[in-house]
Amino acid sequence: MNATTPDLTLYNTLTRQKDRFVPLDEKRVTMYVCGPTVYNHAHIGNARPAVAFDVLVRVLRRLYPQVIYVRNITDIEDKIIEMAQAEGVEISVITERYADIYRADMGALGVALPDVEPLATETIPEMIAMMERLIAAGHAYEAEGHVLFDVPSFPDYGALSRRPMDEMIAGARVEVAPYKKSPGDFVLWKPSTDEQPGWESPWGRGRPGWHIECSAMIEKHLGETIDIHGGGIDLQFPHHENELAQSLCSHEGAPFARYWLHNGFVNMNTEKMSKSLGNVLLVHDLIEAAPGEAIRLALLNAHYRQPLEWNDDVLPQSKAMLDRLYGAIRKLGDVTAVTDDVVPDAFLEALLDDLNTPKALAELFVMAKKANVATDDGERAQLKAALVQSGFLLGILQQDANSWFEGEAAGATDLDAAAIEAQIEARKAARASKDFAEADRIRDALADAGVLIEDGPEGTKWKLAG
RNA sequence: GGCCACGUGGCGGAGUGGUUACGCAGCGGAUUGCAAAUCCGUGCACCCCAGUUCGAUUCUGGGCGUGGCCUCCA
Repeated sequence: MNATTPDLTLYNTLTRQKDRFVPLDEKRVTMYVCGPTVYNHAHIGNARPAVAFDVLVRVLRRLYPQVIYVRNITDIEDKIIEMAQAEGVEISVITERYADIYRADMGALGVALPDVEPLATETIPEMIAMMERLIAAGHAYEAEGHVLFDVPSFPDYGALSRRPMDEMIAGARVEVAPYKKSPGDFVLWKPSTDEQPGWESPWGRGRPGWHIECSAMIEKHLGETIDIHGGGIDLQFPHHENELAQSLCSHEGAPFARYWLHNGFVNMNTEKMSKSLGNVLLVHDLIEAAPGEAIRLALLNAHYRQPLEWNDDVLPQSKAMLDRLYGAIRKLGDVTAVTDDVVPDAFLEALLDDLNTPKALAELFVMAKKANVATDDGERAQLKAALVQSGFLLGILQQDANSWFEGEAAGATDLDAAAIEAQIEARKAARASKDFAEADRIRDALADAGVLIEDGPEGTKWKLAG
């Protein structure tokens, strides 16, 4: 990062403002994001944090020599158990199935795997150790085979979500199990029946509650204090509040996450996405209908903290945006991109300003415009590099431009590339002999087959209709 | 009920106390054999009501609407 590069600022839920990001150790930046509970397919809303924080990691890697990104997989949970029992299989059958699907779906969106992808079931000893420390420190207690966090023992509880404890209790919707000392206490460990999966512990055979796993995995892989903790806004309370309490209290008050980031929701036609409304869009289905890159761009077209409106127009629009960007790159096909770092300042500044991806995209279109009018090959080589390098930070524009136009919609036509080229040659001959009726007939026939023709100074190009 | 976000043109979506966001779609023109792509130009906006201000979409208050959390859901 040179002297003219502005600082990265991130909106920190802890402080409710944009804070300048200063890592604890600039040689080793640590980041944790809450991953999926693997018992079903991921929907487009689940994909949002994966994509948003994937961009953040790309930006961080540009700024710092080492970034360790951990995203967990929750593979022990009651809904998983129910599904396994319904199918009569071990929970690992369920969790491995959906974890594989999750990785594949996110991969289709250009989301790179995290550096570490820990499983809750592989972190049980660390969870038990943490609970023992919490009990020893007076922040947790055992009751009827459960281990519960003693919320009143931690006066700062509620600081992240800004919820005073007494107020929450007044909400009166908190489950008040008889073994709880206080209504707000939450479960760290609970007993398992013989039919339920469980692990031996000092409190009998049981299984972990939800929140403890993240605390334990962070401690195990990243240490007591991490730089960035991310997740969906819905996790702010109670999940993250509880993580914070557990980690702080088991580490003698050492700071937990220094920057808390939360992404907004995806709305469907201005209403929420829910199974009962039947408007849940699964990533698994979307990638059959549209290029993963277009889905990714749709998610990046809005700022990650804002609500994102999804409707039937969103994907076609995103695809059209990519057509324009790739179209500009394709026009630069005759020059070789320079290898210097030429990411424009305006583009980078947008991303450094709390990941303003819509602004960054606008800058990308500025580059495309310049590329479309540029005549100097030196400038064009620069712009080609700028487009691709900037696109890399967003996780787009990394494929060959012709591949985008000719290959992305594979399946939209029965013709193969050779057949298309042959038709184009035939049309070229017809045009050369001024037989425009025949030329148009060929073009229309190709169009009917889903192939669109573009004549240019360097010959005829084609693309598959979206 | 409590707490918290958001409400921008046909659609998605930035941003700002007074100046073009950007993209998609539309319209006009250039270019093209005709198209497409590209370029040039262009129409369309800031939920409602008060207040602060010389001036508010941008600040304050109220209202309405949508959404989130408070029930181990991104």
